[in-house]
Amino acid sequence: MCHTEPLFAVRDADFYNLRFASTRVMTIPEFEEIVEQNDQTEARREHLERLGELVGNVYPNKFARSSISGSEDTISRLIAFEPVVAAGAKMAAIKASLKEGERPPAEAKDELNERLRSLGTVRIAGRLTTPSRGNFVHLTDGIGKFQIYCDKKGGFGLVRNDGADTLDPENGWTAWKLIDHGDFVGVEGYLFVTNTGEVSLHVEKLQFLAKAMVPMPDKMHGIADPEIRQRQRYADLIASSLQVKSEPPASAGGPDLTTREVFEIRAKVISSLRRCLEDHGYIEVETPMLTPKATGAAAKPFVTHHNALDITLYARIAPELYLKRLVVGGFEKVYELNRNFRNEGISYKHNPEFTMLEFYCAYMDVNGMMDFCEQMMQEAIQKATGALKISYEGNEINFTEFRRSSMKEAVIENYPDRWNFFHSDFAAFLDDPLQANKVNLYTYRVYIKELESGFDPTSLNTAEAKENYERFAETIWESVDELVKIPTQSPGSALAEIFEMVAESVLVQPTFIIDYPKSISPLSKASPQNPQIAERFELFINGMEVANGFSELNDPKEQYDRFVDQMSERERGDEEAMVLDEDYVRALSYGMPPAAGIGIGIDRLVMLLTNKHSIRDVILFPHLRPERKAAEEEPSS
RNA sequence: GGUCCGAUAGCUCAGUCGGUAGAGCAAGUGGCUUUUAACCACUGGGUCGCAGGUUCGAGUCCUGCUCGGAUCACCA
Repeated sequence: MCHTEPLFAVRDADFYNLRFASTRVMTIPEFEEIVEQNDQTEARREHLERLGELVGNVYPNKFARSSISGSEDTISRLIAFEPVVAAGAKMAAIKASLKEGERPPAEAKDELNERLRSLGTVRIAGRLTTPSRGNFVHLTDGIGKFQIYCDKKGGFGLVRNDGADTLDPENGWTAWKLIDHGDFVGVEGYLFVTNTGEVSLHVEKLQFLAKAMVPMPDKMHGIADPEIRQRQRYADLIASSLQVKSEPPASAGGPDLTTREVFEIRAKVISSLRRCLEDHGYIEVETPMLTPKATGAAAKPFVTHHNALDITLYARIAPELYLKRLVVGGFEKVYELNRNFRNEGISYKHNPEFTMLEFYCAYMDVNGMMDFCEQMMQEAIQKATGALKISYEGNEINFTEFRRSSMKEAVIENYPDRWNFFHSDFAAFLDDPLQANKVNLYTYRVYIKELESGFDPTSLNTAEAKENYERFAETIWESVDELVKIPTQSPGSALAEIFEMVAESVLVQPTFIIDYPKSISPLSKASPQNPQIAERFELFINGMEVANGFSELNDPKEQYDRFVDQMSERERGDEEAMVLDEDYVRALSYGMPPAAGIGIGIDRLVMLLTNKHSIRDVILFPHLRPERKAAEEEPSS
């Protein structure tokens, strides 16, 4: 058989059926290019060959674990199994009564061993956490470690992987020496306790289960390179299960969580939030990820194309408007816990896809929602970490009570004195920071920029100097960074901007910021007391926005007007102004009960609870630039 | 995108003034076998991120690039 064209010369365009794809020919890399070859992998390959001669199939299909612990004996279950714990504790007590270097008395050990042996034959499986050179090694299931003992003198059998599990009584030790750090084995034997008090498994039968072809990470340091930790999360997880935990210095305030522990806490937080919502009668729903309109939040979307329908679709930036359609439809309490996508910057607190919990409750207002949010988060934090006070980057964060403060109060409270020389009537300035008299927000932005680069405001100690400065600010306005010049359309967004400049970063303890300007809250209901204020809050912890909620606007005509305002902002150049969703307006016209809703950023919450500085440390596979070898060229467009 | 920092053995890291490339772990061989980061002896292992430049000579100095981290701006 002869191919006139190379077998693997698939064109990307055909492969993906994308008319705009490049026509670059795909090249298939060699196995050796993907899995680096060196002296270490060569040794492992040789071991694997020799093992193959001893056991037959080196990648057998299964290993049946025993169930002495009541169900399948995973290593974690076995460690926590009561008789194992009791034997360990007994031995520890005996050891404590001994002098340094003294061995425990044989009778006491024998009695414990007899009891352990009476538990019966144990079969466990796992990955070797150390090289097999010694006769004591630990197996890990990714969480816990259990010690096994291979007795060279006494010998042990080798199970051949021939489908019938034939026992080779001779070659246990020979095979043992061919097993490498990181390989998977299954062992059968009985439990005993060592002189040092560790309950271990005495191996009677050894079965080879799978090979690690590449060397394991450093057992003391794990993987230090954050790039490898994130790109090859599997290696990072292995490293954290193999790593020898050393005692942290007392000053460090406890050990760092392993990668595995971080994601276990994440899972606990999520399951606790789900349980709490379900206990309160909420129902989980799934709304579209691919949407014809990117709306429900202010953000730039990812754009894609559906070939069959020949339409543009957007990865959703928020499920909000779909969830409220469901409230219209009669779901009084709904939630969705899933991914949102935003085509914006990547930073320590931003990933292009992030997990958001959104939920809506009919007949509730913003105050009820804050109460419920506080209670639910306290429950989740208590379950995940065992306490309501946590230590984050050196700050103690206390979740026992969440503060509430209006945006304006937060600005006044945190306003640095040295920023304040402009304003004889500061409160009036905050009511309308765009006012033309005295100083406007643009002058103000220049001033803040100046302060950041070391400008001393005390030099402006006379009225004349201030006026000169204001003129100066106007002249240098022309030369400042484009970003500084982004026009602000309303007093409300100006206040929000000042809030972000002066207050956001200092809100370390959990604080609900309330009384948001209506103009920047196009989906919120206005306050009955003040039509300029929305019944909206955001929750800040450690200077990070963690949640955003409000009394939902349910008047279809007003919602339409707010969308129209947003669209005119968009026309003026604000790319993030919200897009009009006609069907949503139609949905509201069927009648939506009064309701409150909230979105909670799960990744950020998990960052706080795991003391991680970067969102990438709490996302299993965060987005990174694709790997590219130096020799590879840019695909032609 | 701006600024600063980093890339050396499979892993974690040293490398002084520009002068033969180092350690621990891991690996190989032999020994030991109730150890706890096991131990003892010996051995192998390097395109110093990539490409240029300066120099008699570059891991080290200079320029550009790639990748990553921190930080600032947009953003949750």
